[in-house]
Amino acid sequence: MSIAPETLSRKQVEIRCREVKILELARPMVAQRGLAGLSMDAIAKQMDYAKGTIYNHFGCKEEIMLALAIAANEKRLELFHGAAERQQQSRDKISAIGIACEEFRTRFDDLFRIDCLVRHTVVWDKASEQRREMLAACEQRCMQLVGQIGSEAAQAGDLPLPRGVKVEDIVFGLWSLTYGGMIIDQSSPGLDLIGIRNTFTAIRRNCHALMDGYNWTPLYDPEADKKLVRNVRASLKRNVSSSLTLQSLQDIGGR
Amino acid sequence: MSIAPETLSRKQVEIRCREVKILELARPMVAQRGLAGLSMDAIAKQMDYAKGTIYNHFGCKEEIMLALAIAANEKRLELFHGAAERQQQSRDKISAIGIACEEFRTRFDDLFRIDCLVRHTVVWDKASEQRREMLAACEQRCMQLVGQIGSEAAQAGDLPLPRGVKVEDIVFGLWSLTYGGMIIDQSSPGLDLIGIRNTFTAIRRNCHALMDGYNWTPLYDPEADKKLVRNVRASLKRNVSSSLTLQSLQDIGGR
DNA sequence: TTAATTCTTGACGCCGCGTCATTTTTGACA
DNA sequence: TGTCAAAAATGACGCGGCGTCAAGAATTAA
Repeated sequence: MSIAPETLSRKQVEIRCREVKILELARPMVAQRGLAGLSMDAIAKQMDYAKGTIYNHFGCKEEIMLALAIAANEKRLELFHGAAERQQQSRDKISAIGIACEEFRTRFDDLFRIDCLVRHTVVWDKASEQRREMLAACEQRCMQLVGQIGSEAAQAGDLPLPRGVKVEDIVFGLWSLTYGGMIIDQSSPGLDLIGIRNTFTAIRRNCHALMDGYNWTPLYDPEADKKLVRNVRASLKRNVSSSLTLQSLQDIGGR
Repeated sequence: MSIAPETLSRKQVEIRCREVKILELARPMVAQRGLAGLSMDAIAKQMDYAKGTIYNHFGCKEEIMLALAIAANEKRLELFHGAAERQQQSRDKISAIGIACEEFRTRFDDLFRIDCLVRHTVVWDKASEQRREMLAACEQRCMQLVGQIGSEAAQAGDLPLPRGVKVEDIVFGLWSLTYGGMIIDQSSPGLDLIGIRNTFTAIRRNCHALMDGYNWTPLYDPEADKKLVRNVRASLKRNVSSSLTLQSLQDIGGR
């Protein structure tokens, strides 16, 4: 605040780096054993700093979780953009975003978990207002992107809206289907016991059925879809890196 | 084990009651503040027993969570049966089960939360094999019921299966849509910010679109659906009680 | 009544969070 | 280079909660 953003003293650079380091250490802890697995003492010990120093950066464990979730959501948004922007038709754009979700899920298994955890009251309520707003904003941007595509589709006549149904409802459906499917896949013992082999394929096929059900044109075509999947995956692999940015750390102090 | 089930000594009855009491106390704790909110000391204090006694019943906190989740799933199954059995057509049966899900969600908000929590590795891994199997079995029975209806539909010709799609995939879709929608509703700040007012209506409408997309006949008819919703809700209110059975406690000791 | 078994108790060890008074480092200015 | 106020780092401390276990109380069987 007091210093112009371009001139960070040596100390301040060191501090910023430490922040990143903390998150790197925390990430596997949270992913593996949840909030309880994240130990401030352990982080301090591993970094060779006193615990108090860690608390200078993050006011509580929950703050760390949120910081990670924010980074995760920024990455997801990046994938969304990378997937949607190369498509012409509205339905392809939406489908591409679905594929981006898969990509996020596989590349960032741990962050996917963290993103789920963060939404529990216990975590949410303890984090600072500031960081909560940041995360909410990220999420909002994701939803806006998808919502926009839906609106375009409706306006272009690709998606006729039945009486009483809004674009948002349909988008919400696609979201539920994708997110819900992944959650179930992750947390239900014995999904393949009832005969689901490839979850992603099933989810994708169901999304198409949903869109077909609303007559979102062009209707599902297996061949075209196969091609789309290949293209989007390849393009994401080429254009979106798998490392986190962690830009969102700026200017949020600890105690 | 050693005593025939009809003759429980006075002591043993007392013990069984205590088990129920423990769960009753734990229920709001878990629902409000998750695993961390469940305090063995608090339970002991409130019941005026020593902590060790509580540990005679449940080997760890996680066991209590599972016990509650099992009870929840039994209740859900009860609602499922109550909803499906009065319907004739396969599509109505499935729709009725969706309505049962809503009913479960509203009647047992706390158990819905607990059921989600229980599926995290942290909880799952610490619980006893025995109880985990019990819960898995409950879930299995739910899925079987739904899967069966799907198979009936396919065989009766109500549901034509596209190449490469199995009944299970479609059922998985309906499940994702319903469960996922409820999870998002519960945990995403500002869903109505993007314009979703009544989540249940949206979910139900989306399920219909999904089924329409697969040509599950008879196709969606707003009037008929309205009637179905009213009927099923009324019948569930009449025939399925809102209190827990807690039968599942039988014969699982603590340490 | 007595012996064996089962149940209950609560102090104990341990861990981890978050605090804060104290000490150390930093960097602006003379 | 020396001074000093502000910023940062430290780690012992208090607290609360989990799960254990040896010792004691209650129950049952004989």
